Amino acid sequence: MPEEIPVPPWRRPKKAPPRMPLTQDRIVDTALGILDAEGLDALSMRRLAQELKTGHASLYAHVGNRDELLDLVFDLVLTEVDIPEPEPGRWAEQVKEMCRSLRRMFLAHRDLARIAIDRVPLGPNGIMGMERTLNLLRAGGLQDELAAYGGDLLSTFVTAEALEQSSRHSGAEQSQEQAGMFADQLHGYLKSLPATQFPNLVHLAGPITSLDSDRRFELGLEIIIAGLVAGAGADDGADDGVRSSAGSTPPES
Amino acid sequence: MPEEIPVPPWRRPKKAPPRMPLTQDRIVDTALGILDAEGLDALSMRRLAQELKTGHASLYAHVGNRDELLDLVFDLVLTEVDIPEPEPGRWAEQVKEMCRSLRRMFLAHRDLARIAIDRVPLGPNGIMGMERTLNLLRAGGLQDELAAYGGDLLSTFVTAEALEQSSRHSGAEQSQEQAGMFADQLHGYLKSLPATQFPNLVHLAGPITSLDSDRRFELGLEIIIAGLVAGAGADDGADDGVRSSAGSTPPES
DNA sequence: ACCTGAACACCGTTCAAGT
DNA sequence: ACCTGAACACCGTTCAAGT
Repeated sequence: MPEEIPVPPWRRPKKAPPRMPLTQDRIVDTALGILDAEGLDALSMRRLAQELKTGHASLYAHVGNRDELLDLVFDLVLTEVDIPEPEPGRWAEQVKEMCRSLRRMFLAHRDLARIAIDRVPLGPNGIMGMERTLNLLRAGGLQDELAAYGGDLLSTFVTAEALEQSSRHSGAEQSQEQAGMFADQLHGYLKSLPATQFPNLVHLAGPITSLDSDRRFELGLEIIIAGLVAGAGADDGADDGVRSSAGSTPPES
Repeated sequence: MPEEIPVPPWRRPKKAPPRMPLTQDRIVDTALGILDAEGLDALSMRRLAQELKTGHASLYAHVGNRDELLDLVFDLVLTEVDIPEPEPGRWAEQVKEMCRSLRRMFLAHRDLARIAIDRVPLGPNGIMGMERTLNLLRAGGLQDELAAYGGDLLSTFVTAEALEQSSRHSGAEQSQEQAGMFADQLHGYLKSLPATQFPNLVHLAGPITSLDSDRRFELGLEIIIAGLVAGAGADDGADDGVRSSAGSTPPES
């Protein structure tokens, strides 16, 4: 290929304007960059405009408002989530893999769980993700209603767990030590409670404070998947989709 | 009873100052009132001070900052939640009753789910609630780790479900019609997708959009409780606390 | 000891005016 | 058509000064 002929400097301002044009993609990319580096509170329209070397009012030509911007950022990162094609005999494991991939995405982007928690992902990537999620869940034999709701429940769970993990070390900057510090303090506090009034908290102070984020996540995943499986075969009789559990009494009616 | 002798007006300013003194309780009560009536975004320190007929800077003598105020509001409403004493043979039903009571609390206070979602309830009423929750969960035979985490999982679920229900009709003011409108629109949109690319969304457009909040809540509750029950008996062998589900492959290691 | 006014350093959004 | 400056109507928090 022939090399590009250098443009004479005196006409450069016209051909290549010093600022590349503002586009929605550039705005959303930059927003994600600020989010990763400085968190949601730092992501103001003014800060974003400054990063893009433009006036903050200019952004409104491309994004509507801040909330819509966050919708776009959320949909963008959804490309990072892997949702497997169903393979026979690996259903539960594949559901876990999907949830772990979603979790990894959250942990890779500071404060993204805060953005996701009260948003329904209806952007192009969100819709694509829903389709693939439903495809996987139905491959496990879940009836329609359970498949439709199961995806919601799983993603809500993953988001909430990521939110709680990130908010744990949000007070200060340290990520792991701070979490441990807090757990130790809480453990001491729980142990110090009067055992007559709080026998369960005193007894369970250990388990309550020793569960780390990974363990909590895997435990919750097991519980929800077990619950879905328990409901999967219940096409017979019950109008419920989930079989009544051991330990429950018959319905009062 | 003798009637009160009227105080001469010229000395009233001294005995009964026109403003009752600012206390933390009065601040928190008033904050909850604003929340119920106008929502979280309206609850600013300035708006709150105005309601209390004082300067906004005065609040900081009693509450630290806005975040701490929200902690206090959250702990206050926790008094409204009923957590039953365990009764034999009614475990699953009692767990449901507890979750429904928590949900009712959320639905009674606008935007409270937004406050609760990233907060660990460590105020006096929160601690009390944890103790009673653990007491109930353990009565169902849940091992320590599962009891400790199960309470968290259930309350996260209830909070997230309340959050999603309240954010559904947050765009406008209507509460029920708006939700139905949105569901109808979404249903039409999903049905209109190309069936070759989105077979599952097209097929499940009905179940996805027809699940109302109550149904979603009861369904999720069933799933989680079934999952907890499935793990309850698994003391034997597995280091997991939850038995591996049907459909899963053996662990890779 | 408790409360206040004023100030500081920010926000999101709109809109007339420019190029 | 796209971008800008200036303005509007707000924020949470701090702090010296008052009573």
